Amino acid sequence: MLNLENFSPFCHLSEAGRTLLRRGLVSKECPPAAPILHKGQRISGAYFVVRGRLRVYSLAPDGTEATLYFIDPGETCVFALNSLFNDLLYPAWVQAEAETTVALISGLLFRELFAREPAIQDMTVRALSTLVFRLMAELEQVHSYKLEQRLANLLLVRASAAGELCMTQQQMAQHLGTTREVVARLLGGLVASGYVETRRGKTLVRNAAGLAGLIGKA
Amino acid sequence: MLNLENFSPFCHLSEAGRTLLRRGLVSKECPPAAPILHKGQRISGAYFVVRGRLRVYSLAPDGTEATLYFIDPGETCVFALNSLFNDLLYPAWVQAEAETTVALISGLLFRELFAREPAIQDMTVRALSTLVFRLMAELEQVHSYKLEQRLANLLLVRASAAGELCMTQQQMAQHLGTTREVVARLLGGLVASGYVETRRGKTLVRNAAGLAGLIGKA
DNA sequence: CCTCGAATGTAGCTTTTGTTACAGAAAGGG
DNA sequence: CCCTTTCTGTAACAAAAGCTACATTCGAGG
Repeated sequence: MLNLENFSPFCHLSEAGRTLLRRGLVSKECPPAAPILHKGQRISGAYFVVRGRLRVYSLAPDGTEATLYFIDPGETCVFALNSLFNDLLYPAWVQAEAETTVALISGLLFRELFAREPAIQDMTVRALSTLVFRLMAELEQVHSYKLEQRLANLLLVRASAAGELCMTQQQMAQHLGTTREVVARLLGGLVASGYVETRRGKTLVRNAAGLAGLIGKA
Repeated sequence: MLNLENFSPFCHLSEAGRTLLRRGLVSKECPPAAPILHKGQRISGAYFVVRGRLRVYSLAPDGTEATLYFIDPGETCVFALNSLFNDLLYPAWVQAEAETTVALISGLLFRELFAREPAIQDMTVRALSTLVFRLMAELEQVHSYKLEQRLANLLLVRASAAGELCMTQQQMAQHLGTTREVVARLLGGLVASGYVETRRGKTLVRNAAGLAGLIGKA
């Protein structure tokens, strides 16, 4: 049995809330690449990631994917929350990126917790808010910037402190909603400018300032 | 003094909540095209539209706009709610589309109402949820469909029951995040197919099924 | 009724992005 | 060590969307 009470919103629960939670919690182990939710699915509860990482993405009719966001440990799948409160169908796909542990709280239980626990209310609103901002930013990026700029942004934002981004070009392409060849072409340009170097399965940022400069100009 | 209590979430308030609300409510009249909020602005409270309509849009560095969504009477500006709870800066622009009355509830008051009034909690979560869905759908559209399909969708979704869409091509272009010329070209194609007719300031849908067909195919 | 401004129609050209089709290079398992 | 799989690099071509530059048309206000 996993201990959800270590996670921030749950350590401020009342005794009653804790009891409720312990009774209604289900844990689920997901191997890498396992499908978790699919579009149009009816949502049965709230999902919290305990370990690992989930990827939420949209899927075009032609099979092109685009990552919307990731859910890291301690976070919750907001779409599920969403569907829960609005009683709507799930609007995207979710897949485990790595070996992932998910805690499942039934919809009924979650609504009850929401009604009586300020910590849960707060967490819910905060999670929704954060997602709205992320989606907003993404949407703005998509129609304001060219792919090269979005790629530069991806490299800057997701690279480690050491300037390493461990993703294949295929993954980057999915993230940006484009194809591998285009990413290769653009990366080629960045390599030529001396801003990055490419390795198998990773890309090294050599000149972050240069990348940042690309984003700045219209 | 406007009467906010006629609007759905507010008619279920407790007596204490009502009193609080009456004390802290400020009303504001906005002429058409008046700027309401700008990007990066610090948010001072929650905005409810009582009359008229607000337009929320993003603005690219080069001046291209794209409408994110509208706020109709009875609805609230979720970005503002958002910024309120996360203490972030406002992420987009807002403008009055028509003569509009806005009710402003200070952040402090709103948080207090949120803490004690279930109706307000419910409304907040629901509003955020709805927005998440809209943004999701928009984002998916943007990278799954071509402009012609998105235009067809716009015509289908926003036309009146009689098949009239009263927008200039310029406005459609802004809505889709593109330019007038492109809209004119695409509309030209639709006219040639006999699906629509164009008039000054409006477009008439003549064959909704045809438009719908365009959206269906990849 | 006339004029002016706003809205629309059109054409050609450029840039960006997507597609197709391969070839070479790196990792990993047997 | 070899073979297979996955990842990467490239080039040419096609399609979509954006940009520039005008001509035209509609309608409201004088």
